[in-house]
Amino acid sequence: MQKVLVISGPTATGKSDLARYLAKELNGEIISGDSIQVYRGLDIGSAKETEAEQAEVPHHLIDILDPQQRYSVKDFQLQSRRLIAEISARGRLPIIAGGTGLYIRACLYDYVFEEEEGEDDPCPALSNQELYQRLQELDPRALEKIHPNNRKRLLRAYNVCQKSGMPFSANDKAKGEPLYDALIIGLTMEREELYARIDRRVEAMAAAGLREEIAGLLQQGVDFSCQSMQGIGYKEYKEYFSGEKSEEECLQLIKSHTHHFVKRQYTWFRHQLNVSWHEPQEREKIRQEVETWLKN
RNA sequence: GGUUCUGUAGCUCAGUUGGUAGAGCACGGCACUGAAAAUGCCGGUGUCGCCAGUUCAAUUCUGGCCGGAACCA
Repeated sequence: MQKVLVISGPTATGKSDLARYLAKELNGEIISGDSIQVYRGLDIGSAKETEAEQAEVPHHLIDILDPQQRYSVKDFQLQSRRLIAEISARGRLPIIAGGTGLYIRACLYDYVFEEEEGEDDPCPALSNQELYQRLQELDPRALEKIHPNNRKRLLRAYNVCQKSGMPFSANDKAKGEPLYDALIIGLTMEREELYARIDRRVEAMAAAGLREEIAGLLQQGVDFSCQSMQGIGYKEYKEYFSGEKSEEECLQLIKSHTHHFVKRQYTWFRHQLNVSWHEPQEREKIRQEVETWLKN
């Protein structure tokens, strides 16, 4: 099996720095595993590495889309797998670095995404309850995994049933088998310390011109309904630009949303990925673990 | 110094006509196959300022003490 090194963990733990270091030390190339950094122009709020940092070692799947474009886990799966093959063929080590847990899992494991046409219908006329009732007939098995309040999942299941004529749960063919020999390094630290780091980073983003970055995007015709603008650090500014909130309030919300996000990331990593956890300062120990894994 | 108000969760506060308490925020946990930085779900936070009195029973009533606020001097 091809070897893939993964550097993951919650936001603001120093994944990019570690990945860059290991890429240089171990002849690697970095594949970003991040759902927001794919977008050009979303630099400050997505904590993208600087151009100089990116130039130190090959990076992939950063700045590949305009902010108006859509992107999905299926796109990532296809592109990341192709890149893994290419990088390996060059005799180099593919390193996925990022915190989008679903993307990483969909790349590494045998997730299957069928061909689909068109976008899902948001079914504005159907209430959650009605969707739930229809799914009870169409695909009761899918409902075992979907809470009745979770409109997005209900819609997704309903749309797949409509489009394909097959139950949504039939899509769930994966056996949970890994496709690669992957070592997943997770960066972690005390929660309190991480939250303090995040709060400082948000202030630093503001000082670096987050507001101006968003204003520029809006001027280019990007608006807050775009998928790219659903990211933390961007969506909160909607109410600033509509005059409903002060910038201070927006920054507070960004901090709070990032804290919540960290909790969800931990839940995913703990249960969906087999992570070897380390503190960011344990670089040499991590490097040794990676080198040992590379030899086997 | 006097008068009035006030002290309940980490914070802001609600409440108990006496049977040891609840909201929001914060915090913790969980789910997850096409928006995932998304979308949902669950959870408890506690010497009810301290000491005494009345009472079967006090966070609730009474008294004292301590802390805070406002006004008066």
